[in-house]
Amino acid sequence: MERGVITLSDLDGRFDLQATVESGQTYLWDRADDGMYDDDPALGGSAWYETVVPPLETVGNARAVVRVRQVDGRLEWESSTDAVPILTHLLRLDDNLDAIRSALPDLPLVRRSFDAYPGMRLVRDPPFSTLVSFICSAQMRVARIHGMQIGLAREFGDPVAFDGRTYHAFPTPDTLADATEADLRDLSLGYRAPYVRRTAEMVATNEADPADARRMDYEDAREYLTRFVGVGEKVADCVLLFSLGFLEAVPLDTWIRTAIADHFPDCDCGGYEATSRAIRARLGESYAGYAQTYLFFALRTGRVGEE
DNA sequence: TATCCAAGGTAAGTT
DNA sequence: AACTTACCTTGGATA
Repeated sequence: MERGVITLSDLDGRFDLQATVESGQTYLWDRADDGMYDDDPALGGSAWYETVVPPLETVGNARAVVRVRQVDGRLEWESSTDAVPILTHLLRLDDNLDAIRSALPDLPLVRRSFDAYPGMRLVRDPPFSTLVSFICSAQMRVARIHGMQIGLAREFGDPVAFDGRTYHAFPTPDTLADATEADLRDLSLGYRAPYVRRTAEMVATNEADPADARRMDYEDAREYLTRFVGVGEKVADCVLLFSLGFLEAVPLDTWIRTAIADHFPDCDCGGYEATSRAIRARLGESYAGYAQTYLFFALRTGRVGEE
């Protein structure tokens, strides 16, 4: 086992592990104390978070188990390999958060949302598991979306031994494609079960690959992702933002739609595409997705109210 | 204890 | 293109 420390004062801007991992962007980490989403920020302050990372083409690593916690201005990690490049990639430690904040529009709601979680960063999760996670997210609460991904890994993921324990990787496209709809319904995926199975099959047979969207222009990339079963414009935006690095993507979920109605009514253009363009312009094209995620998390946790 | 309701939406069918 | 409706499941609210 390797261990190490990342000194957070070396980063450009702050970092808040709990806010980043529990803000509803990623469902692939698990908290060792089983306290995910318990709605008490004090409890998760220094908890260990664990995940099994698949080979990442942008980092060039093999599969790895990573554990990390935040204590006194530093990130402590334990891993089957050097976790620094992996954590830097997954948690976007390479973002200049100070510059991003400066670039966000000076709107009261945006400012208050950022100040509620000033160290929250976006994530850069693996494409396939992000695709599956957000297919599962339809009409679901964050705690249950997380539970579904943990269940998928437990039932269908390869076991990985680390530090005397058995972890489970996220299932491969082939494995999920071979699962039956009934298998997936047993994990309480409900009507999402056939969506996940069909999408896994599309990836497994090379009919399409979510990573291919990375090379496209933003709106083309969103359109491309909607070919996967269970993926509409909102889920496509989530994959673009939380996995493929499109920081301008603004997933129009129920929270953001409410915020638009309450605070930016002129941006409500009816359809998804037109409203998306309007709110992106309002939040600033370059980091609109960062603003969206601050708004989403702060609204959902009641850190900023209506008005 | 029973019933109701909404949760990070999407697909399929109509107008 | 914009507008309905059905869809699984479950924890929490209400009666």
